[in-house]
Amino acid sequence: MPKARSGSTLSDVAREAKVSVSTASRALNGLAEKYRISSSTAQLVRDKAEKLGFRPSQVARSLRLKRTGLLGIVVPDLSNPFFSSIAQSVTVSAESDGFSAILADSGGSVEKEQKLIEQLTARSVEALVVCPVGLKFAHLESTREQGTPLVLVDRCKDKSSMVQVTSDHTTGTQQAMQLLIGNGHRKIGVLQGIAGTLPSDQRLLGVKEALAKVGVNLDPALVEGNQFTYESGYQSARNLLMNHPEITAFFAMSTPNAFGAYQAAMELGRRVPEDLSLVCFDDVKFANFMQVPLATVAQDVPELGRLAASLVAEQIRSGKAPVQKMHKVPVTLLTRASVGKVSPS
Amino acid sequence: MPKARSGSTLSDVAREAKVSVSTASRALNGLAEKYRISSSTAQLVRDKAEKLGFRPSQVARSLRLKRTGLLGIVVPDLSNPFFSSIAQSVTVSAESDGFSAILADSGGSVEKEQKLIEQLTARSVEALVVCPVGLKFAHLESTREQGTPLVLVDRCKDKSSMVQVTSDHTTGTQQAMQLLIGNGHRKIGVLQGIAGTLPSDQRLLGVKEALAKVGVNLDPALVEGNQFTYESGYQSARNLLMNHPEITAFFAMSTPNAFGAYQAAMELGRRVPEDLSLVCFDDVKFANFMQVPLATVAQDVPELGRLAASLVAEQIRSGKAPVQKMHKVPVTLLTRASVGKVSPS
DNA sequence: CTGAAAGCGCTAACAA
DNA sequence: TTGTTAGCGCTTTCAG
Repeated sequence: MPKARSGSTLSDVAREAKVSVSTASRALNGLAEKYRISSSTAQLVRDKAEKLGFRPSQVARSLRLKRTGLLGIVVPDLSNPFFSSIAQSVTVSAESDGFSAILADSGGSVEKEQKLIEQLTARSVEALVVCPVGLKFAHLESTREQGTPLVLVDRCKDKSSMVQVTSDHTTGTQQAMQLLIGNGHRKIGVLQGIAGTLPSDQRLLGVKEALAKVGVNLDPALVEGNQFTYESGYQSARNLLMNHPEITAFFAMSTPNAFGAYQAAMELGRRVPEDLSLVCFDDVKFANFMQVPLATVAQDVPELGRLAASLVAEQIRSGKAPVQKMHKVPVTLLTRASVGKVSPS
Repeated sequence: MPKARSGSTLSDVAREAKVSVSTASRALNGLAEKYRISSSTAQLVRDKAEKLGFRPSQVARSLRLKRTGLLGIVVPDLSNPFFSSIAQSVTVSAESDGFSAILADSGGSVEKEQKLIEQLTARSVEALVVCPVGLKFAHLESTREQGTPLVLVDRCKDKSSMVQVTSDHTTGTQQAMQLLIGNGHRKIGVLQGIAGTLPSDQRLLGVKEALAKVGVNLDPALVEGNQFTYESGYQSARNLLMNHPEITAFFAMSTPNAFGAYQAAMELGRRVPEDLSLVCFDDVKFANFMQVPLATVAQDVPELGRLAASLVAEQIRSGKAPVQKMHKVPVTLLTRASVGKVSPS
């Protein structure tokens, strides 16, 4: 029995089966009956292909068909569970639609993001799912205009004709704020993510609206922070608690922000939830394991990815962008022990 | 100024510059001086390419050069921070070596893993980095034998000729055990991961060896669990604590295992670290945020990925596998509050 | 210094 | 029912 070569090509199979390459191609692509190939030859071809360990070259096929079956994903930080979870659901959905995903990590840099997108289009990805760094969108709009279906996830752009998927930040934040307000809190510090990005801005909007409903104006001095990181949360919370000891609660825009705030509170002798309540807009699953379980606005992260994947798949199939551009995925408020009634002053 | 088409091809550029495609190709690939192309024509070609927004088709180039610049990564669960962190460092390293990474999630199934690897090789990836499910390796060995450089990460196979990267499980575990033993613990429960996988088995070996050094034989009845998950940790710890109340400490093989154990301990009224000490072999960064900071054997996860990437890059470059097959990456013991002296009985 | 032509592996008219 | 052929876009001999 001849050793199965790894590099056997279609013409090898054809020669071995003593047919032309077209016949071989047809037989192997399930077009046997369409072309009324005798079942004996069809079977022969399949046998020979099997024997030679024939694997059609996707590269050649891509060149010929102008379809690569490749999807590009760009995220700012794959070590962040929020983004890796999105990457996972996009990857898995794409897989089930017959696509493979090329993954790229922009490291939070717009320049790198742009460079990666260029590389990916040069590789003829059929569509892109991008969690943008979120501050500039020109390169994204232009690649879409050049014909590559492109869906934005998470950091969207407010009034834009691009197809976008994100959580319902404003509503989720309002729910969280209502929880605080319902427990008597009015002096609420806000630990902000990256100002200027839609998630951060919409959440801030939610804060304002929720306060407005009970006749309170958000004091800008109670808003601090500029990253979704632990450090940003820690520093901001520390500053706020020292400069505004009247604060009775924090709304944190990310789990790391909240972890940082918790640490700062501990160090300043404020107990959670007795002396300080804490809610966060969530991006990871571990909030449950904090010293005090952390009340959370939970995003449906897998759904963000799934929806994005199905939107690009649809665009590839139909050749045109869907009518609905902005997709808001619902969030869920998880009431947990980190929120308490405001303590009598 | 003519609108830059997205689909312009090399021959478009050539026609526009009134040169042959070969000249155009050479000019654009920095072969101008090698072929002594007049700098004027070279510049002209570059200008026209720029004007047309020419992007060379990587597909066509791959077909011609038989080099795709593609790397395949397969992990069992991308939503697990351990694996996403590996995926990240592999992706980023590969990127800096001029490769793009196709990412695939096997969902912990050997069959899917095998199927994905076949798909990836059909796409002509130049090498594979696989975090295998860890129970069967035949398909991995055979793809490597068919000529695709392949590096295994984490779940390795003990005596195998494959190139492998994993943490130094045994040494790390011994350090953790010495911490417990040094604090007087002798009745130590072991919360096991997936038995039969190398990480799990090597850690168990480390437990045995550390105990042996102080003249204690590991009681098999104190070993329980079969997954690296929270649930496995919870159930096993619960069983062990109920059936063996003499246990004063747990060695958990993963952070989720430890979280589960912590929960079980709480429910059974055992405080950490007063009534029960807890150390874990770590795979995520959040152990710090547990109610009681968790003593941890920290793996250098990014290094696992980086090393794997550089090993495949080297194989691609040299065409042959490196001489050293098994690479053990050092780990670090982080002593934290979850370990205390054994309480007087 | 530049061009013509072959060919990577595959699919799909078009022919027979 | 099967074969012939052109060509996807690129690189690279080989021939000027």
